[in-house]
Amino acid sequence: MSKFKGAERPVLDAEEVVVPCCPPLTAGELTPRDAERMAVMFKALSDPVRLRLFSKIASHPGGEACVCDIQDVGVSQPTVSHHLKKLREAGLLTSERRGTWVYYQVAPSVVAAMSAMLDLRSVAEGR
Amino acid sequence: MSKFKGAERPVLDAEEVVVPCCPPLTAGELTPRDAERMAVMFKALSDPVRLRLFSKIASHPGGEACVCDIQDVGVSQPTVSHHLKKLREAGLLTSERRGTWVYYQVAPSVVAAMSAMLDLRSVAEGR
DNA sequence: CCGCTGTTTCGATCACTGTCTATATAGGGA
DNA sequence: TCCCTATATAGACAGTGATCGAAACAGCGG
Repeated sequence: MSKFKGAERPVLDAEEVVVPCCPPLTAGELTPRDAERMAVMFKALSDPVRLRLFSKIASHPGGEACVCDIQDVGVSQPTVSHHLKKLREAGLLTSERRGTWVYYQVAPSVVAAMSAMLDLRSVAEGR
Repeated sequence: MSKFKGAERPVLDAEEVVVPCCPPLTAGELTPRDAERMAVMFKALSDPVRLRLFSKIASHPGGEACVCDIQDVGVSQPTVSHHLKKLREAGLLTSERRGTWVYYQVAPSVVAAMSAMLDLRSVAEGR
């Protein structure tokens, strides 16, 4: 399936490695291309385990966490690694090895969009 | 799809049929339950065809559209129907038959959250 | 150099999902 | 009534994806 590291994406070119992107959905009809890009991002977040991993990292002080800190989500450790890889490939996380441990961070460009997206209830409901 | 395939409801009770929900992700660690709920919503939006269908409906005047108006997305008619059903099951769309035609609307409760979510760039980037 | 711990990759399995064709259902005319 | 259009369902198939145990890889300390 994959012989390469973090950089291989079928439908998308290397540069546009899925980012917070997102042309407003209600504002107009999506182009097939934009739909592809958004779908990749949503797909990365469409798994409960990945959502929990993401939220654990995002809510950690400094927006980063060691794998060892977050791997208690009810699946085996290799599976955790697998999901983290998916989130990385989708451009939602970045990772960095420091000594023995690997730290995952919420990708910088995602922070703004994401934090707004998840707090948007205040916007949506006028609270 | 079938009517019963290891139970229609995954982990959700009938009432909480996936709604705009969404506890802020960066604010704290998601509970397994919340993660399940969010995942269902994201999963519904994780397919390019569904995103295009949704955006076509959402951007139509009145937030509703006849199937006949939106079925040009490059797949067969039954496949369109299949995707619309999925969006309906996820609570993102509602449907209504009027005479020969079936009209799909963006689910009311979703409108606010969704429009904010997709316009949130203005929020996130301070524009 | 060796072993220990933390993390990723490999290979297999099994469930799920997107797509199709064929068929069924619903409503509106002639 | 019979037929035509619009939409939904059924069944089949291929591709994808979540998961696991085992094995490989990477630093660290003895």
